[in-house]
Amino acid sequence: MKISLPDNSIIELDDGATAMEAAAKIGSRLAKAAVAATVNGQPVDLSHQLAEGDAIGIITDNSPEGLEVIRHSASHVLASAVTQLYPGTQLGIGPAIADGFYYDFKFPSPVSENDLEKIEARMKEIIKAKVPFLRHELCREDAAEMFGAQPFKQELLADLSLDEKVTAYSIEGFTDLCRGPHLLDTGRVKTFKLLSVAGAYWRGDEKNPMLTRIYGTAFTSKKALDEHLERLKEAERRDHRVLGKQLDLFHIDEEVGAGLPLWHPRGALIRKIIEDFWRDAHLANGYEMVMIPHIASADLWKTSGHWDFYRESMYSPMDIDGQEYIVKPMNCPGHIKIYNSRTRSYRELPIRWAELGTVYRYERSGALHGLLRVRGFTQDDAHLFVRPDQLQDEIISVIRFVLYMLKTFGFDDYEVYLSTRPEKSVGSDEHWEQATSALKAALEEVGLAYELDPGEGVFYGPKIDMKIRDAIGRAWQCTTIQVDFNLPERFDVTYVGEDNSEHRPIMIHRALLGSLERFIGCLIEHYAGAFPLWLAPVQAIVLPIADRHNDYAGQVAGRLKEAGLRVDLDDRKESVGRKIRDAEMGKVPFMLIVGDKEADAGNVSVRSYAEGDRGSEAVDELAAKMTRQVEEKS
RNA sequence: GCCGGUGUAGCUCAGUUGGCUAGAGCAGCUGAUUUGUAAUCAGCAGGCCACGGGUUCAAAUCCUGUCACCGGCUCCA
Repeated sequence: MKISLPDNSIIELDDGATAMEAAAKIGSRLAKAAVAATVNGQPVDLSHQLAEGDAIGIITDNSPEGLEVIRHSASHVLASAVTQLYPGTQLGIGPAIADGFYYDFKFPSPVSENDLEKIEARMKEIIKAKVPFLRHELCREDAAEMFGAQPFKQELLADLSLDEKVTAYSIEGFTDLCRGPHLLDTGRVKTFKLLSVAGAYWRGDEKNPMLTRIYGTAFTSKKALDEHLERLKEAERRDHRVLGKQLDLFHIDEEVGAGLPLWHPRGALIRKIIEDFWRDAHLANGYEMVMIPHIASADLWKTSGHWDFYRESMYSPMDIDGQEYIVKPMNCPGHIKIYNSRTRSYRELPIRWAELGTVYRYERSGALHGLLRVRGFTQDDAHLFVRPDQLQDEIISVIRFVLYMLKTFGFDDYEVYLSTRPEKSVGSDEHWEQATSALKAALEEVGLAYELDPGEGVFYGPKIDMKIRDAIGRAWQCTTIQVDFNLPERFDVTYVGEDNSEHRPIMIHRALLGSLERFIGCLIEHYAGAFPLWLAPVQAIVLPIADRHNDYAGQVAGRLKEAGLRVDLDDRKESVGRKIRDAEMGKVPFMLIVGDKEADAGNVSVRSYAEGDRGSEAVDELAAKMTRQVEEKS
């Protein structure tokens, strides 16, 4: 029979030949790398029997699709091991995910990370035994019977559409409801590792029972696995919670409260530098600063709708002179009140009001995480009041602005999402449609690739969310740009148009960095605590070699301070080696060593955190270089 | 909030099957050392063993409640 290949060439095979035989016919190296195949676009096992005229493609182990097959098969091996070791375990689902795979189980008794070793050992036996994956096509009744003791599988089965084929795969005595494809045999899961166990609701819904999820990963080579494990370790080394403690930037105090960070001098200094940059950039980009109080009467939140739509994130009201007040979870109503304080003309629009506004939101205890998820945080917030004809241009300029801001912090790789109308929402369909298409058009105008995130918008409007990719490739949600027709209506926000009648402006809510807490947490990890010069709380430290150099060291520090640099002097009675070590641990960008030679010549011996010993340099020259580098924010 | 885990000095960690005044390194303090590119030496001080109940002759250790933290689920700036 004749089979066509992706390059449209034709090969001749015996009738009844399998995908694997086709791969072997094409080449032995391909056959070795093959993990699955596609036939007429559909993924199939290598054992799949081809038919006359089929178009075949071979999925190899190093392609993303190939890795997915390997990981998916690994999850079956995991499930097989688990059912052998823990009889009576019920099976959830076990898919491949971005960096590995997981399988959800309902164990008869709790299983913890200590059990992973035992499970891994069993998995290795199964892999060593090279057990073939057997595919079964079942009729619905047989399937129902086969998974009689597996309520979760029954549920999956019941949800399959009637015209869908029911398939299952088995290795040894273990059979799982599964669409496939899988490897030929378990021996082809080469290197894997179980990583963690965690709770996970069945189908991600908290109304459902909690299952135990085992996470693992699999690769085609030990080297690739080791590299992945090394990446995980690198992420651990960059953990902002650990670095924040080490570098004395912030802490979260149990007696103050969970999710309420306290900024130490150095952390507060970094924050101040970012805030200054932020304010200057906003003033330069046509924004004005506003400020509002931290609590407001409950009436305000009833008018805004937060009382109804945002209740679960707001803290309980407090009684002030018999009136209810609420700590603000958002800044928008305050800004609207400023807008409404007098009549506005169409000539004034667009109005761009920005504030580093601190808000307090209830987060479930289990969601808190260092600076990345807290209960009190400062948004780099702004609200734009625009005429309908200005909407799209304003969105475009916000996008351009955020790209500039993020680039300054060393981020130039993004994931962009456009979120559309959720179920629980307010407003007319026309408004939603208008806003969504404005966002879409703006993204296209700027040329940003984006993904659609259906139903993930805010209750009052659609939004653009941006995730930044950090130095080791992780994505962080920071930026959000939201269009809002709702609040202007609720607060009866108007402007007087050219026609001398009242019109309704549209609001844009936007946070570029998201919140200072999250952004700085992310920055700490991005830079692994070694901040670039313009952000470093201590930019240079002068290290006198002996006490007799302290005077000169003080002069050097003074000169640099005059140049506007942040400089420390380490005049402790310690060895230079010790002073250098401590400065290295503190990740200070420049260590300036001064001894007799330097004092005589009027220069300093420069050691940079990034490059090590750089030899000596005149103080003024160094000051000029450093100030230039600060200005360039490089 | 839910599932699993953890909580010992400022930090990192020891602490056998419950059994003497709970240990170490680093940091801190005091003294000596005056030092040339990642830790000079010595001494001292520092602990309601997260918090509250309980079991026991005896609890850091066992049970239980609370709180916090960690890995996830959920949620999101």
